[in-house]
Amino acid sequence: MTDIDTSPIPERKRGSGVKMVYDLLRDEILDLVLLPGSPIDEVQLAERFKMSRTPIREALVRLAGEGLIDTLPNRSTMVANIDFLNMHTFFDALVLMYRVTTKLAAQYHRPEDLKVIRAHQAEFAAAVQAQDALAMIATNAAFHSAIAEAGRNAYFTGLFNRLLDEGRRMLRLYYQSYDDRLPQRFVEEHDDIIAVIANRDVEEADRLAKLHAEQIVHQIQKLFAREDRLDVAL
Amino acid sequence: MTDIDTSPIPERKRGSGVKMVYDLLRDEILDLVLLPGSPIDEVQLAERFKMSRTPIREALVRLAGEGLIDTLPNRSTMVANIDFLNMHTFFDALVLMYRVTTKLAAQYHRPEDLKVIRAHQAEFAAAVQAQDALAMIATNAAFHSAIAEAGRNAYFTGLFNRLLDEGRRMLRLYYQSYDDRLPQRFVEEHDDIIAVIANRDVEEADRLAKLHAEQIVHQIQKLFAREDRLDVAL
DNA sequence: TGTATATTATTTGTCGACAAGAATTTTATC
DNA sequence: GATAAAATTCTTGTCGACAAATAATATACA
Repeated sequence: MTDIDTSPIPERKRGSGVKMVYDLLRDEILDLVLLPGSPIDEVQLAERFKMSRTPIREALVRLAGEGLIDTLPNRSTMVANIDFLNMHTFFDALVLMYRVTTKLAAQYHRPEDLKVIRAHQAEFAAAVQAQDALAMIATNAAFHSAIAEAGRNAYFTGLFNRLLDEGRRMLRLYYQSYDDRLPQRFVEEHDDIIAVIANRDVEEADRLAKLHAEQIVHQIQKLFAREDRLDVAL
Repeated sequence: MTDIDTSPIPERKRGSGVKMVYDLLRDEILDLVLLPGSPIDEVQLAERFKMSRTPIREALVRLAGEGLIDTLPNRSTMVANIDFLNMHTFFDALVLMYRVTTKLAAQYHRPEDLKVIRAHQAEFAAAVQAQDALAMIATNAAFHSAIAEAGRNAYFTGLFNRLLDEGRRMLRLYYQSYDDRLPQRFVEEHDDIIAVIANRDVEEADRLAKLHAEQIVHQIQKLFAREDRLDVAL
């Protein structure tokens, strides 16, 4: 017998479904393709990915575990809102994690870590050069995440990556309307940080990381202050 | 027609199933009723709780998200092992979280927080008095968790609670064979910490928390050292 | 016309069944 | 008797269907 239709659908492998949905939804949430507060429909997703609701639900449970979506029992589930009221707790945590991960990187990094870090820094510099705000956000996060990895503390990298994700979401929210650009200064600060890590200067790593983090926090706060004024005007 | 069997099973409410399984498995893992590395059978759990595998699986996905169980795709799932090799990363994170949460508690606590904290301290003191090692572990964790709550930073409390859970698991592992007792000294240190929090003395809170944390870490390390010697003897 | 109740529709949580992978056992071959 | 291949058992991942909970709509009544 002759097979006419050899299954035009990609024919996913068993178990790959959840990961695919998880990764894609995660990206769409962090890239603000799915805006905070927007509803998530299981059935719709099931149709879109051509699979049953079961793997979709598993992906959603995972995302809920990371705080990226909120689930009201027996009711709707939606993209997690950004908590502007407790923003300062976010900043506190971010600054501390910048400091501790950079310190640990200075202590525990291996030669190959520096290569990865420098590569991310090159991408960040390129993004700044090109004045591509969205790329800046992404590459900056990747740069600091790589530093944290070099510190080799899974507890810290876990929290830090979560904070970087949340920060990415917040920044995108504002860079969508304002095509402001992060200053060249950040590129230089990154270079300095790489240098002290390479020198294994833990004290100086802490100091620079603190300065850099506060610099970034300040930048974000300025952004929000401007937006606040706009909100009042509306 | 006469109904003979009027459903003797509690008749759970819709949606309560997953939470029940999640909570119970979580407790059993943290209390070492389920030992690290022991396999988890979905079908068995489904029979035990008299429900289908679907809600069981959801609970397992959540536990996996918190790192309490490990899942090999298409293969078995088991209680997460304790990572003795990277123990120092655990201690680093624990000490830092002790410090930062205590500091924030000194800054941001409200009067009612102190009541809760003092209540937990009373329970801890009672456990020490009764030389109930297991109770000490639990009440000590609750005490510090309450302090962290008073600091009102969800990012920190999230990581800290996770660390406390992991610590509870490690300690139980050893207090099962050794009925050693944490010294009375910890009770006094707790009292001192409560005092500086009440005084809103942030600097001193940091200092005491650091000392206390290092004290506890030292205690745990002593325990492990003793056990290590035993392992060699086997 | 506005409010309360009943009806319908939508969506979520749970179930039993089935199929794909992996582990285990059995059979075949040297 | 040891190794390789085949068959079987077992466990997991996925599916379609159904029922409970909620939301939306229609109806009744003042």
